[in-house]
Amino acid sequence: MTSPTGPADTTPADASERAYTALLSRISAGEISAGERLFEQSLAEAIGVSRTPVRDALKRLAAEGLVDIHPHRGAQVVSFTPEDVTALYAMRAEFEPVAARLAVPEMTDTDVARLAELSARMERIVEEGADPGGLTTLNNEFHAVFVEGSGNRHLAIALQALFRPAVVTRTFRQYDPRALQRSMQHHAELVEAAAARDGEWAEAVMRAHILSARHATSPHRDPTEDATVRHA
Amino acid sequence: MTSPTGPADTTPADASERAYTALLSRISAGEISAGERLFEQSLAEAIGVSRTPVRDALKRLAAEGLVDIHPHRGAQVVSFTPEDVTALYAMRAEFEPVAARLAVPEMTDTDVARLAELSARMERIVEEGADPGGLTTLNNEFHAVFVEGSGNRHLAIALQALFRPAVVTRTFRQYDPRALQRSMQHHAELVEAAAARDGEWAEAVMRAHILSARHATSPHRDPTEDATVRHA
DNA sequence: ATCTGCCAGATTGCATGCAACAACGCCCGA
DNA sequence: TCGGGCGTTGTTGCATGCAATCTGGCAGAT
Repeated sequence: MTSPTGPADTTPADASERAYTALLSRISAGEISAGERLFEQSLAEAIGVSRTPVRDALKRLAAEGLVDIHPHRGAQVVSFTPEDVTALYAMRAEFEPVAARLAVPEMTDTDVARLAELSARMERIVEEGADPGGLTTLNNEFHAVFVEGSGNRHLAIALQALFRPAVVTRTFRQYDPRALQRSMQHHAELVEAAAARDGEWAEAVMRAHILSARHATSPHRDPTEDATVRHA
Repeated sequence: MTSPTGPADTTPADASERAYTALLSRISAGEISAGERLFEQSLAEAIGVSRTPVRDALKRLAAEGLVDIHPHRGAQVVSFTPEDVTALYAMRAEFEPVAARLAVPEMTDTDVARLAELSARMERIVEEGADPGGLTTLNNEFHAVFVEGSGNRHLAIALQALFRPAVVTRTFRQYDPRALQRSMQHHAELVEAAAARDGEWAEAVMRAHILSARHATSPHRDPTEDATVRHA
């Protein structure tokens, strides 16, 4: 979709799309902290467009559950309580494996190739110890392939809405190396399952993937100070 | 002179909200046939607002999967192929029961009461042989309670996106009396399961509900079947 | 001193004007 | 007659101006 990500900011995309991607990347990169208020005017100036496309982008993000909009009071990034995160993982653990099972048999070879590519790129980043923030984007694309590969537009829309909020949690920042490694192995196994068009296999791996991620994120929030919460 | 809709149009809602509800009701009522193109200007005049809130509403509907928007080419109501409908039911059969299981234990008494009320109202409409079109709205609200009753905002957003498109199919029009009756019985049983806070029970009933609906709608596809509800 | 009411600043929501793009039909040439 | 290129028309997308609303602070009364 997004053409060669050139270094120059020559964005052939429309202003609305630009505003959306800009906001999405800033939110997922953590530049905008949760709960922070988003002002249309300043965002418009920062992105280089008018207020209208910014408004569109904010509404779109609100529809996806990434920002909250209160009438006449503006928008702010959603703030996740720990309970929210728990519930989110519970939902993903239920739904995303099913989505994978439904999608995998319908995937094209192109989809599988894209999965393999994304998986490889993520693995390279991990090996190089580069910024985990970039992982989040790739990971989202990876999961998006499962969703869009189903060839069902409505499944895609619904599940995007379900998985996008995970962006905000900036999962990988909190991963320890072992958990990160395991996550990458899951990705690789998912590629194989997809290549084999084995829905049940993909479902099982995906479930393990989500539950493992839940375990990796929830328990330790601050390793230096935390003596109370330990692996039970 | 701007509101020919009626004397009771106490519209405290903002223009954007009004545009959204107006479009949604027109689509669900079938006034706008699938595939029909939606012009911002004419819609704005018909609703009595400017183009801006209409644009907002269209984008919102697009995010929910009810309309398609092609850049610079406008919006049109999504057209469902029979395969789309099949896929949609397959997805609902997978996801909505799980959603019910997750939601029911978290429901408040108010939620249960609302379910009971909606169920009763639907049953009354069926008994009176009134317009099944009104059923669609109530049915959507009924299912929405399960989704919103989970107390999880993200679950709600995601599943709304999944279930809203069903609006377009205008399901009940095609139900024969026996299927309609059974659907109502399912609703009643769902109310009981919710009242008992029995998630597994609700899940099972919901699955039967969806699969039964799939069977009731898919078999006879009659393109020439028109509105003209036979109530007299 | 605390609380209530009001005023001012700021921000959102809506309306409208203008430019860009796409679809359609026409004219011209082969 | 048929195909290709081009102008025209209509619609969307974006920018900006204005009014309605909300927030915060200050003055005055109790």
